[in-house]
Parts: sequence; C-alpha cells; structure tokens
Amino acid sequence: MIDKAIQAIAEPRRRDILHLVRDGELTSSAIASHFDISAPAISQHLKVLEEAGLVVVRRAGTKRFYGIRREGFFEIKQLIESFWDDSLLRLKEAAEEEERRKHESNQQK
Amino acid sequence: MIDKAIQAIAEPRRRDILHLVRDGELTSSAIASHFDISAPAISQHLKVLEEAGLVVVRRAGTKRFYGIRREGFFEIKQLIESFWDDSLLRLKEAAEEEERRKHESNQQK
DNA sequence: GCATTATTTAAGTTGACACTTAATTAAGTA
DNA sequence: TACTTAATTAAGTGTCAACTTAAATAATGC
Repeated sequence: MIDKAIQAIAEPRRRDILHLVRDGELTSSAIASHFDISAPAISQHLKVLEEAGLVVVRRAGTKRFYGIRREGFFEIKQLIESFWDDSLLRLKEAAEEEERRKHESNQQK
Repeated sequence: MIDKAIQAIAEPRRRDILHLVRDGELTSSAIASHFDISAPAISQHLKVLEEAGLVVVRRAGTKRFYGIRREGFFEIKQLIESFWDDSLLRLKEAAEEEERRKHESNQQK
C-alpha cells in the first residue's frame, strides 16, 4: 500500500488535488475546473488517489464527492520519519557525542 | 526541490538504497551487491538521490562513500504532515466542534 | 607508462503512465 | 421514454524513466 501511496503523491497534479480536497469535499468537476487538463484525466488521477487510500468518495446522485483520507498518509509519514526524526536524530547525536568523549579520555592516557 | 525528493523516493529500489545507507556510509559497489541490477543502474539511482538532496557523497581514492542527508527529508515530512498531523487535526476538529455548537444554539432561537 | 579497481557516462531499448477524444454508465427529471 | 448532467471507462499516442551493454573517467600501485 505504501508503494501505491508514494507513487500517487509523486505526481504534482495529484498533490494539487490533495491540497484542494484537504479542507473539504469536492466533486470531480469542481476539482477539474482548477486544472487545464481534461475531466477524464482528473478522473484517472482520482482513481489512483483512491486506490492508494489517500482519498475517499461519497456518492450523492450523479455527483461524487472526493475528500481526503488522513490515515492514508500514516505509512508515508512513518517512512519519512525513519529517515528524518527529531528524537531519533538527537539520540544518535547524543550517542556520537558520548563516543567522542570516550575517545578523548582514552587519548589522554 | 521537493518535487525531486518525492520523485526520488517514489522508486522502490531507491528507497531500499536509502535504508541501506541510513545507518552508515556505503560505497556504490557495496550498495550494488545488494541488488540484482547492474552497477550503472545503481549509479544512476544514486545520482537521482544526490540531486534530490537525500544522500551525500564523500570521495576517498577510487571509492565514493554514500551517506544519508537527513535534512533532505524535511520538506517531504512537512508536506505529509500538512495532510496528516496530530496537532493540526485536533485543532481542526476542535474548530468544527465549536462551529457545531454555535449552529445548535442558533437553531434553538 | 601500464594495469587494476571503482565508478560513471553514453547510447539505445522497453514499459509504464499521463494525457487525449470518443463512447459508455449512472442518476435524476420533464 | 427521452434528455440532461456528472463522471467514468475505452482506446490510442507520446514522453519519460529505469534498465541494458559498452566505453570513458579517475585514483592508485607496480
């Protein structure tokens, strides 16, 4: 799933779509009106986002409202934090500092 | 830059490479030994990662040591958190709850 | 200088994917 | 039923990126 999610956000227009639906649901055509590509192209992007678990659809008559699915970002968030994490980084630096002090005191012998 | 960074981590082998160099530097060939693709292919992936600011190179003789560049993940981290952020989410929910209460008291008039 | 090792650059191939237009599905309404 | 609106699916095209092998660069040792 994380593969699909990362693939999905790798496309700039899909990130734009995510920003558009971040604070409220929008229909496919409302989303499409923000872009200069065709409605089918938007529909295809929405499908990718949905299959990646990053958006959800709510059907109402002939309209389909797309909204963000926050949990879908959890795995990516964890991945990124495994590389860039405040607490882990500080722990590592503290360990290195400790190591350095050890070596210094050894050299003084 | 964030475009390049996201593009870079979208490729599964590049994520594998990042995991490999996460806890210490490795040479191009040491990295390549973990994969069944050619050395040039790895070199090309490393170039993409470097241009995205996710790894750094240290040259030593004929060898080149690749290591992770943690700051490179900062922008992606921020992007993801703009969609999935504990504190922001709670703020938004609190605001919505507040809004709901307002409407209720209006309806009672 | 020549050989060796480590790695990259060059050039070409292939498959995926982001589009397009045309056709189709689906729901509501006169 | 036929019409309209909203959106998707189908089919085809062009571009790009992930690979390949072969050639080139770069540093080191004899």
